[in-house]
Amino acid sequence: MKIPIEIISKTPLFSGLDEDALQKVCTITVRKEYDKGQIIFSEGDAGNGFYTIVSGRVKIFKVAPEGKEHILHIFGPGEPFGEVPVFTGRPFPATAQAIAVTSLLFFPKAAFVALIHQNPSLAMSMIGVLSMRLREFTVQIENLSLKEVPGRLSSYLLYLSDEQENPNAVKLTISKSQLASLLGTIPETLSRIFTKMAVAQLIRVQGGEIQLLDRIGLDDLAENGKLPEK
Amino acid sequence: MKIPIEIISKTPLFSGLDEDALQKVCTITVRKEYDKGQIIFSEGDAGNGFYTIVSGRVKIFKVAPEGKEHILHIFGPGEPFGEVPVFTGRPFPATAQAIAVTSLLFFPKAAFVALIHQNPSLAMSMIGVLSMRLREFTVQIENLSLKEVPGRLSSYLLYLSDEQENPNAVKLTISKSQLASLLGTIPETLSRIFTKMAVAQLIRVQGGEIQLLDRIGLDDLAENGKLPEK
DNA sequence: AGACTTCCTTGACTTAAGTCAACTTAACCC
DNA sequence: GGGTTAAGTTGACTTAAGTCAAGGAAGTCT
Repeated sequence: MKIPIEIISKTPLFSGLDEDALQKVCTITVRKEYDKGQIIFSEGDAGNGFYTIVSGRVKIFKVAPEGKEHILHIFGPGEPFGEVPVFTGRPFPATAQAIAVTSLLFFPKAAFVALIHQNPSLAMSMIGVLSMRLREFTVQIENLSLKEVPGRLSSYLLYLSDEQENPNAVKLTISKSQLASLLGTIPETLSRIFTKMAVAQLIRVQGGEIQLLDRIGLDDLAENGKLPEK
Repeated sequence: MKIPIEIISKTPLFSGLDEDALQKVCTITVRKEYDKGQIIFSEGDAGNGFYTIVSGRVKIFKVAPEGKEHILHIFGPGEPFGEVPVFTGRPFPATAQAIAVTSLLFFPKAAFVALIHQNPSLAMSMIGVLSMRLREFTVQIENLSLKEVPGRLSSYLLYLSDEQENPNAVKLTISKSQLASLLGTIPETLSRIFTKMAVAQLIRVQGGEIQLLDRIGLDDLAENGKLPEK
């Protein structure tokens, strides 16, 4: 199956490339399809290339021995993932799973590294992607160790509000169980926090729709990491 | 003050460069000296370049509003830090402080980016550094959300043991308070865990010297994240 | 050496969040 | 459209780890 150059040119990672370089990228690209629930790679696997998403959604997560999991990212169309092993020579540090029917582009390691060597602007794009992700992880670590669950949830809701460009309400794009895992907690706790925050008049929850009733209060909570006791 | 090319050639980031490229790096490098305790940059500052360490030690940390801090890294000679803002255009996500008398090399943003464009192998080195760091953060996040403090401590001790190439004992290279902060906990808790693990015959603690009495037990603890109840 | 600070440890108490279990709601599918 | 499965919620209980406070060790500086 031929890979249309249009798809590749739409992923931000390749946005700085000229026609010629894009053509070269096309020649090394492999298209892969996954069903909902299918594992793309597992922690510990050797990585012989990385992926970008054409359509669908992918979650990247770590599993504890007892089965509890922590979601590190949920990626959507245009986003690359699985690059780390390409450049470290070490196995995947986490597992990737399609959480919807998903179509991916796969870039084999050796060919891609060669491309980067020839193409400084591709190198810079990749450096930009990695740096941004490092920055996000820094925030995640801060959230986990310096904030309590209500603070993390507030941060997330405000982030979503920003993303969806709606200051008054957000729509969850993942299930509440997945959100719990993304925030480093469990569904029971998340559920209780939702009701607590609703009681405190910060939000109103209707299924996956959440109205932000008090942005100042939410900002405060996200900042201080704690629900102020009343 | 002239920057000796020998120092630059010794930092891993520049190890792949030829004489000519090294010379170019020299011309953009600025040497900076810091006293113990001095802040190098603060979270939120605009980053107009990054650093590598010639001698001394630097801690990178996040601060919670009430003053509690979480150490993300402690870097030593040869290691680069502060790169993220150079490539994301966003401010520093954390604060850097010298924890000893420290001598640094500073690389101004624009000049360094230009160098990367001209030098694919430098680009690859930088990609390698960032990828490795991403990998480490993945482990840190796993530790924080999936393991309890004893598990995190075990992981750290085993990592140190590996680093110091001594399977039976390790010497802490940072204070116990700093270690607590690095593990996402507080000194009181860390102290208690040390005694608990000593009682469980896993380790013996004498100041900063820690003997690893039961590596299998420690491995298990690091893996499962919990002290098995007796 | 003594006085200082900083680091570490220990005790008593509190609390956020996890566990286990039951029940409800919503989604899905012949 | 009822019946199965998954997702979400609520309650009672437990627990890891944080807070507050007080003492002890250890290194540092005149």
